[in-house]
Amino acid sequence: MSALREKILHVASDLFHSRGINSTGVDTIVAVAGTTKMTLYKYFRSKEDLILEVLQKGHEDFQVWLNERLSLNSKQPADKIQKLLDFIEEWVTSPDFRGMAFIKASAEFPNEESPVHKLSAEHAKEFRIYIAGLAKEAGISDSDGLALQLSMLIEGAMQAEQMKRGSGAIKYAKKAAKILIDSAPKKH
Amino acid sequence: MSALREKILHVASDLFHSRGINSTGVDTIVAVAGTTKMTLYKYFRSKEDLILEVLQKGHEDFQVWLNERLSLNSKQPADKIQKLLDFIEEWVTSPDFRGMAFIKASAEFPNEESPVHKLSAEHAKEFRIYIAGLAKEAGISDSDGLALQLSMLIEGAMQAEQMKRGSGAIKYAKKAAKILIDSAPKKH
DNA sequence: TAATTTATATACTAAACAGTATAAATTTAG
DNA sequence: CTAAATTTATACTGTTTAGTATATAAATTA
Repeated sequence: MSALREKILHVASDLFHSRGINSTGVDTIVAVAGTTKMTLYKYFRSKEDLILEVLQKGHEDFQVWLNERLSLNSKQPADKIQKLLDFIEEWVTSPDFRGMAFIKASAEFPNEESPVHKLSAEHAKEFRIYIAGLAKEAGISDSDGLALQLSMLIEGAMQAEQMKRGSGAIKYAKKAAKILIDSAPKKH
Repeated sequence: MSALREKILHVASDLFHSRGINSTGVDTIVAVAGTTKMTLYKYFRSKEDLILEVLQKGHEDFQVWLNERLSLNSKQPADKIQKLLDFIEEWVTSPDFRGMAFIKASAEFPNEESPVHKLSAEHAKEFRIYIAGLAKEAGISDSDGLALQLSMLIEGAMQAEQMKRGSGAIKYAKKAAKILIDSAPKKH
């Protein structure tokens, strides 16, 4: 639980988002974090290890944030899927949004054998599984199918918003999501 | 119209897709293309210029291919928007599909002032405008809105397919697109 | 054949890259 | 206060990076 370790993770996350992962050297990271390479390599075996931890932490933080937000604001479990896009919008339009980490990482590490690519694919899958859980709670028959559709829409919206801030893409994503949810067959 | 120039563009496009743009050095490009750096720098002022040309050519080729495909297979203009996803599927499931170039490029060049990022954003915009044209021909009232929704869905599907080949995501994207198109209000 | 363009081979610069060695300084614990 | 652990400063290795200089070889054109 070193404060310096947290600082390095935070600074690395910032720089990876603003400059790209491969364009950010460890020298830059330690300079901005106000430490040295020796310390960085005491906490992380390699730059790749640092990348993996940054991705993992970002993913967990996002999932926890989203889950808390949904749990606190939904009276009934079936409401969650309807409110999902509201919180995605909140996240995407917040000033410190800079894109979906696993999308960017998989673009920079296209090789499917790369550990970074593998972890990114895992996070994308976990995100879909999470949405499928919400769809199932709402009684949707093909919950996996709807989850896949919503995740494509959400990732596309994030892509649009990352490419041009304030594009308003998320507004239309919300409308589309509502149509898809409402027209999805339910059980019974 | 040098054959060597074309070769360099083609090889660079391949390597950018399979290894990433920033991870591909000009030394690798010339080695694979079977030429030398002197020749590369005779045709392209810098690596950035080469990247921009690769992106531009890929974008034009895709747009031309899609437009031809749609024009040849649609009896009426209103059919095009319905068949759009069929040809996107054909493209995405073809063996040499390796992701949407402008999505990957914008991830590697996140700085909005970067020429590569700017060109990527332009291509994304042109793609949306093209779809909006199809929607307008089909008599959709909010053609821009539907185009934005479909482009988000398509880019999300490509993202899913790029991350894991054969994911079948495009099948569900097609279903979602049909629902969105059919439920979009038309003029008159 | 002679002149001109085009491509090659090779070697180079200067910077950035990931990662390491060594030793001094600082902080923490007993 | 002393001993141990942590952090820092600095300098280094060896590789890769984009881009250039020079001179030779090959192909094209006149």
